[in-house]
This record gives sequence, C-alpha cells and structure tokens, in this order.
Amino acid sequence: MPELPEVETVRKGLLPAMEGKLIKRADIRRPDLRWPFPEGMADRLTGARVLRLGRRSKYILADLSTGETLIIHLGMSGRMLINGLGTAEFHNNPALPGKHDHVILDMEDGTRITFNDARRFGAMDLAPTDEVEDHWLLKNLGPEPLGNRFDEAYLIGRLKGRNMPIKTALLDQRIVSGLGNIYVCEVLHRTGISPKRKAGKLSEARVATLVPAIRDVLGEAIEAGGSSLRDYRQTDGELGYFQHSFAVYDRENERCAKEGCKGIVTRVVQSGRSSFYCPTCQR
DNA sequence: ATGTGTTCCTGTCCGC
DNA sequence: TGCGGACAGGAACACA
Repeated sequence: MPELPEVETVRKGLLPAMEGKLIKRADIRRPDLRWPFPEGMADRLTGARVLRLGRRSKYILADLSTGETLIIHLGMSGRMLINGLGTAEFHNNPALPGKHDHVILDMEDGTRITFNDARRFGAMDLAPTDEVEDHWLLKNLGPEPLGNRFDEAYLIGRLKGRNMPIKTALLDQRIVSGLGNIYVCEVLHRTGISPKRKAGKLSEARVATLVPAIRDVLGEAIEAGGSSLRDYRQTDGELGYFQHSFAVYDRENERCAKEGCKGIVTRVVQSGRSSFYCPTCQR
C-alpha cells in the first residue's frame, strides 16, 4: 500500500497523538504480522515515552525513552488509526477492536492508536535506538529520495551497467528508498521514459531528469496527503487525494494526461507488477 | 553478482 | 447470488 508519501502522511498524523506521550498500555492481539513480534513487545512498550517519531523510507520509527526504537512498516494494507476512526467496524461499535486490529496502543491521555492490517504484510520490531540503522530491515536501504545524498551523480552511478528495466530499478529499495509502484509509474511518465527501457542504457542526461521528477512527485503527493485507492487512509480515516493527479497509474485505456499527447495509457506487467505508461510520449 | 518468479494474506471486483 | 480468477501502495526469498 503505502509508499513514502503515505507513510510520511501517517507519521505527521501520529505526531500530535504520540510524540512526547507515554504509552500506558500495549495490547498485542496476535503473535505476528509478516514476522513474529519481538519477545515481550507489550512489556517493552508499556510505560515507555515516545521521544521522537521519525521516518526512514517507508518505515515509521518511534524512539522510546527506554533506549529502544519501535520500527513500524505498513506493508500493503496497514493503517495507523487514532481513536478507531476509519476501521470497517467503526460504525458498529468503536469501543470494540475490529477483526484486523492487531496492535493497540493506549496513550496516557486516553488516545488510542490502532494498527489495522487486513493482509498482514506489515511488520513491527524493536531495536536499540543507537543501532537502528543497522537493523536488518533498514541497513540495505538506499538514500532518502528527498535527502541530500540522493542526486544526479549518485543515480547515474547506481544505474550504470544495470540490465534491468528502469521501472524495476526504481522499485529497488537498495538503489533509492521510498518509491513504490504508483510513484515510479508517475515519475517515468513525467520524464518521458518508457518503463521498459534498460536502466543502464539510458543517457546520463535522461537519468539526471529522474532526480528532480522524483522529488517533485513525492513532494506533491505528501502535500496531497498521499494517494487513496483501496486500503490507504490517513490517521483520522480520511482519504488522501493525490490519486486525482495521476497521469498514468490505474488509468489503463484512458487518454494520456500530457498536454497535446493523444496516446492511450497502457498496462504491462514487469516483474509481476503492473506498469502504466503512455507508449506515445514515453520512449 | 544480477535478474526474475514466487510467496505471504485478505478483500474486492468482474465475468459467467 | 454464487463461484472462480485476477488483482491490489511491499519486499524477502529461492533459484537460474
């Protein structure tokens, strides 16, 4: 589900409810999501204060007063909801946890944070805060696309000699971290690059155009509160609205959104994932 | 080392 | 309405 803009939107929504607040009670309602929860997670969270709520790529990182950091990944369908808003069960009885409410954090001021994840591809783990960058889930992540370490020279270097399609390369979190299927499709459309083009065969000039395009698309999506297609919700249950700005994603057989282009958006499958693009203006 | 296909899980939508 | 199949914002893993 959530790519960087959605995760960042969720983090911002959680900030007032979590940062600086004490976790009064942690209810872990099943033993695992994608992987088992760490040993004694409920006890390690109970009584901890959230010192800082940060983000690395698609991971939300809650630094705790215990010296540990809670690592949260939303997978495809994960939601973090405040006071039960936005769950399917909300309309029936907001006091009862829903079927897919797997972790519930009750904060000292009475606010309830619920991790809801139907598909359970999400994950949570705890690691010492001073070693969190070396955690196995985080240590191989490429640079933040909105950070200083991500620039034209870096991307040119990383794509050099690579035989995979540019679409696949931009989805590889080791090359650049935070992009997912939606935003890669949108970035490639903006730059006029076909998703099928081999990454290592693009000219340096064309690769260079990807960097500002990635920054722009992600920045605009964050401003719009992310994209809501099926599962994604903000922490208050509200939808994001960047999906109204899609030029190609989820627009198969529709007219290309580029000014003056008469192409029709086409869907192809690459490494098992849908790519949407305009064969007329993306070459 | 690279590139590709499979797998985890539930829900929804579409065609018959 | 029911049933089967395709598909879904991710990414680790097994294998050529």
